[in-house]
Amino acid sequence: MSAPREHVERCLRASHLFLGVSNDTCTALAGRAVVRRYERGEYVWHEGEDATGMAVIASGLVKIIRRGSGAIVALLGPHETFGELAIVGGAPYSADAVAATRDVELLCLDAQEVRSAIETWPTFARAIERSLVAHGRSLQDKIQIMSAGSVERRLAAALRHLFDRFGDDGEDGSSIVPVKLSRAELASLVGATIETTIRTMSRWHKERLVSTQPEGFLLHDLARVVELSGGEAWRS
Amino acid sequence: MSAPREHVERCLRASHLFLGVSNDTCTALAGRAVVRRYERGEYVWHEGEDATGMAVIASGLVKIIRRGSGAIVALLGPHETFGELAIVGGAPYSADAVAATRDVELLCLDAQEVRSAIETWPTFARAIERSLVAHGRSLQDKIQIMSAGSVERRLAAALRHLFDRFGDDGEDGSSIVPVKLSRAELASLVGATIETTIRTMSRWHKERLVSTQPEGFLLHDLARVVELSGGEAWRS
DNA sequence: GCCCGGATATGACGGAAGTCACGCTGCCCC
DNA sequence: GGGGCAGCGTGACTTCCGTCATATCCGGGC
Repeated sequence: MSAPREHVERCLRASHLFLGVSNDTCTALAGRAVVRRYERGEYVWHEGEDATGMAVIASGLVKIIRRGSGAIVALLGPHETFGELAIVGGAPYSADAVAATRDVELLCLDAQEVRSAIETWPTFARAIERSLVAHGRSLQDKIQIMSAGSVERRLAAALRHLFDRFGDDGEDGSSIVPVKLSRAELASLVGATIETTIRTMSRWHKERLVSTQPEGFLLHDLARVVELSGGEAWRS
Repeated sequence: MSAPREHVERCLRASHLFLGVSNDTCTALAGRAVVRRYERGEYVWHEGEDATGMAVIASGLVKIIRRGSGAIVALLGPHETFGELAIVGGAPYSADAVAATRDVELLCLDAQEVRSAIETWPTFARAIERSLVAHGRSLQDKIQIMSAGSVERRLAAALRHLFDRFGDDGEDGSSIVPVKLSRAELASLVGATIETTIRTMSRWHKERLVSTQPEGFLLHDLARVVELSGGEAWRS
């Protein structure tokens, strides 16, 4: 009984949302959090449903997908949150949320409890505000990718962006992006067809620029990817 | 002396931000607000500058532009706000803000005062949260437009979106979009070149679908525009 | 072993759209 | 009035990229 509780509280405290939130507030919310697990492809919720809760990602990746266009609006990882926009806005979920990896573990907070926590604890309100800002930034990143120009530039921008968020430095100067995405997912991330995405990726593979690995991508020349994405004008 | 003060307070109370904010909070912030006027094309601020304030639009339109790509991220009108993302996030402005019409009147609130107002008055904090949510929605709309497919679909989606936000019904079943945008602005709104934008618009003009007027656009057949934009899947 | 479905790849083809080039119209300003 | 100038519009050409079709590989199930 108590071990999972402690696990929940540890994950909550580690999340971006709860940075700066007072300890007892953390404990109180952790006491009401529900742990849910998903396998790759399972839906956390659907666009249009009433917003019954929000989630903190304990492990795994979650993709936010706009129904209709099928566009991946955002890709979120551990310590990040989603669903607060619908809760604070008092509207139905504005997009689907789908598990993007195996073993996705979410800490789910009830909408009403979040709302009353916002009213009750100012530090939590500040935290929700910060996470709303983070979502705004993430959406701007997506727009940045979509506005990069040709498919090649958009794809390079997407890889660059994935590296910025989740990347790690490899040993021989290469850059590791530990995010396993299918070609189809890459395609809907950049707003292109699967075929063009495949063609570009396989050309880059021949040019020894990127390689696809079981657990993600390997960028052999990050500088070149940055250059292809349209230069330095990323976030300044 | 007192007439402009009353004007400021009236505009603030009418804004989306201050819905539900208590009267004395309104009055207090109105007392510190600075009125600024801009002509079409003037910059309110530039991307990368330190966030010294946010603004409530009293009249006119403001466009938010991402430097580098030149993409119009959002187009905002009276009663809407901008800049709170940078203030709450404690980061520099993430995009340029430019007056998009003549006679733009802004009520500018100082960053530090906004931050302390958030700490002091819970109703104001709720209001800022709502406006952050509104910005998220607006960014999702932009993504929706960019993901609509061909330039024709994106352009139709953009006009449909402009009508949803600013539109008015004309007398003979036509739809008025009282937003004067140049072809270049339309182009950067949908992420296409000026030439293809012009070509599409002038084809639609020949087909009597839309016409460009001194004060905006006239959609003679909104249903057709909706259809061209990719059907009903707009916000559900 | 077999078949099957899904993901990845590649080719062919045509239409969409970017690029470059050139007029045209207003409009402001000298 | 004339000369720049910005915004519109059009044409010709080329490239990009979406569409359709097919082939391969691989893992799972029987």
